[in-house]
Amino acid sequence: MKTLSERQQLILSFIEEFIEEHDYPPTVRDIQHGCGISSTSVVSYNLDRLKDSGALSRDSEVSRGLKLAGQKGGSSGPVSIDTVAVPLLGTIAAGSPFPMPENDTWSDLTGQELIDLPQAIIGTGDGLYALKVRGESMIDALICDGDLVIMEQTSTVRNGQMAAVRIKSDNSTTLKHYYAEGPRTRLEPANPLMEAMTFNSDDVEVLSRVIGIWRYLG
Amino acid sequence: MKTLSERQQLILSFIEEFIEEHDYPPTVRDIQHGCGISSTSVVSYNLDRLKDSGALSRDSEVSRGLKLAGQKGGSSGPVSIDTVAVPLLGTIAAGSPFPMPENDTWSDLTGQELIDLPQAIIGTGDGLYALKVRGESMIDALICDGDLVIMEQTSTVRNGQMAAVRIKSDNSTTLKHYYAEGPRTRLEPANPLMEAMTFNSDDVEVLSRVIGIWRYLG
DNA sequence: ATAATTTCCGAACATTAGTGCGGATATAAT
DNA sequence: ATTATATCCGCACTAATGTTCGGAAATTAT
Repeated sequence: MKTLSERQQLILSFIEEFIEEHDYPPTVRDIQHGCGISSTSVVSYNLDRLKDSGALSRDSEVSRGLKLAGQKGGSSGPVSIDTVAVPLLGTIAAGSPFPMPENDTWSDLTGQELIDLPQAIIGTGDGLYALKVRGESMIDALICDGDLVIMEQTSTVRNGQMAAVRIKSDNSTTLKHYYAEGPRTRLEPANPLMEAMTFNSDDVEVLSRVIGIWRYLG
Repeated sequence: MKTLSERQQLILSFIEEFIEEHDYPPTVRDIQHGCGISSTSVVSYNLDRLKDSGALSRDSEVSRGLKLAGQKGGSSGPVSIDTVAVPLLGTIAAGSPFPMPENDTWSDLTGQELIDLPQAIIGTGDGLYALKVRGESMIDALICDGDLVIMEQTSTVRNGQMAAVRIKSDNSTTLKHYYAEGPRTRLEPANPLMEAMTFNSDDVEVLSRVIGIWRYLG
């Protein structure tokens, strides 16, 4: 295989850095200016050379239609792991209002702390958020102070799943296993030693589903 | 701020899939056709909404200038993200012998199931391994059936840390907070509602330190 | 119901961005 | 030197692509 010219290597590394910075590939003109090339046609020419050499693939007539080789399905080297960033929206404590990703919180995500979780155990990460537990009010859910609760915002959970539910009549919120049983809804603590309680289904509002719990004892 | 409209969620997932497939973001018109929207302006409108909500960022006047929020950089080649693979060595259950990473186990990790954990919350990952909890025997440690316990193999823990300790006299193993107090050693359950117990320090052997606990309720 | 707000539509419009082409310049082989 | 090949240049051309705007339709608030 032919060795890449200096300019071609420069272009390659420029593309790499550009994607690193922007998360989308550069245009021909981005490359032109970034590499100090006088004409777009020269860039195009060298991109074709790079394509021939297999260093990248190029979708014709598509702006930014570049893809570095070995980006997908790569088989060699360290395994790349997809992670999902989940916003840490706040804390839950006994008595305090339950934080929800509604009320202008989502719009402020820029400044929010993000928790990285491995996609393999989390899934897509869509609609997920995290809450930090403060206090011992959730002992009966086997959750203690400092735990990180990963939640998915939804109002529908299947029986047996754990959810953040609000009891309207006494305006309290707890994490319980949820069982809809017609007109009555049974809420069961994670701790099997403790008693379940049932309420009128009208009195129970599902706020979020509990996806996972992370307790770090570093 | 309100929840994302159905169309906005559709657009979001379309972008996600498009990037997954092409490695570069879609154009407004890609989204238009992919989501069956009649006008580019509607796409533009909703993209702005999504931007407001923080779901994505958008570079104005830039083709394909989209970036999903919570998307880590990383583009070329096998990028090693800050995750640590931890071997799942087995299960713990009441009464069963406590699995330990033996010398030949570490070298023979090839066939082992690996658990990926984010480095940010795990640390270096050196000497770490995971155990799956079976049964309800660790309720008093606020650990339940199915939990994944991340452990570090060590025989020295600081006071207050949680550890897998073996009581030699009755050959049992539990997870407790560890407090060395001279000749006596106090073991305290994670559940503050339960009583601590003290033993002769000679009678207590530290097997591993508990780094974290992951409970997945997907 | 009525008004206010949000969302959608369609059709231009203005840049942005990829391509083509004639010719210049380099680099290497004969 | 002479030919052949690879690169480069500038410029024009066309396709791709984001934006704007008046108004309609749907939704929500009063």
